[in-house]
Amino acid sequence: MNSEFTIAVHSLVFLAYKTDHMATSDMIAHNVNTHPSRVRKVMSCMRKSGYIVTKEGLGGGYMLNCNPEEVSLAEIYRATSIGSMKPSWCSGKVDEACVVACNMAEVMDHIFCDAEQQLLIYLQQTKISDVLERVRDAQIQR
Amino acid sequence: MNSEFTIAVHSLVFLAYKTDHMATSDMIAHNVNTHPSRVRKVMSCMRKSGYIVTKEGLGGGYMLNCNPEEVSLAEIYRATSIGSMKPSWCSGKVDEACVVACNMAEVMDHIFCDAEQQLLIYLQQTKISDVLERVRDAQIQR
DNA sequence: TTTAACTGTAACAAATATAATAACAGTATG
DNA sequence: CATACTGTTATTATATTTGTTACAGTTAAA
Repeated sequence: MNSEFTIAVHSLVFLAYKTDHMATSDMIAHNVNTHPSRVRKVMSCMRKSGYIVTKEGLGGGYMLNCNPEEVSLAEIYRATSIGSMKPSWCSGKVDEACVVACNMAEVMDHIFCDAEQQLLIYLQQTKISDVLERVRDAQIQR
Repeated sequence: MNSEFTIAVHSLVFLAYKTDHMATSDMIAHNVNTHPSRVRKVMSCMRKSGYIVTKEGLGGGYMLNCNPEEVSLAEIYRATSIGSMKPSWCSGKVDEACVVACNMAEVMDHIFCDAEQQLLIYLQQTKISDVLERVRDAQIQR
């Protein structure tokens, strides 16, 4: 799975965790442990989907624009990683005489698409707030 | 998802399709459209799981050793790709003071493991014989 | 008993994908 | 108008995936 999904989830959970629900790309990048530029790219995608709003210029940054209890990981997956389940490599060759060789890619493609739909159903169950809760639970277990 | 899974499924479907249920790595590689060496590596794994038997030497090759109606894609996934759902990259840092930063990796890890279990449940439904059937159906649609 | 056709495996090279970094235009604030 | 931000693209570095070669071991048949 695409790691932009991980960055998006982490960033939204971080914003949900902060009392003011705000942070700059530098702050998020430090928390996520990646480069601010990468955070900005992912957050740009989150903004386009409406989960956050951004404020440019001095004193700007990112602010949560959704209820963490209403946004599920499925929606974040759709925004960041849809289609990433299917491997880029595919087997067979369409112009082969063999039935298996020339139809396998299509059949596998269908299997991967269905699998991704199943994944979305599973991810639907977990909301941003649930992730934050689990993070807090994990802390207590230390 | 790992493409060894695709190669394994394609190879088993190809063996199931052949009337004698036998083929060499060269034949399979040509059908799958990859290198014989790669096929041998994946088939070696299939042999260890018991889905095929191999015969070395002249006139040797691979032979199906299971009922295609009983082996599901879940079993093949388990043999070839278990754990590949989780991205190798992970966010946060365990030694950070922030609760989110230091627990996020663990929480995401858990989410990916559960997601993989869900995937296995879905793959369980599809048997080698079903894939072959779909391949034949796809051919008819041409 | 030698040769040819096969698998098993490891090592290496090439191609591709991913992640980090740099650069800079645009924007808002004081 | 200087400063601190985002948005975006381009480039470089790193990791992963795939292809290829090589060769030892195995078996069957000439």
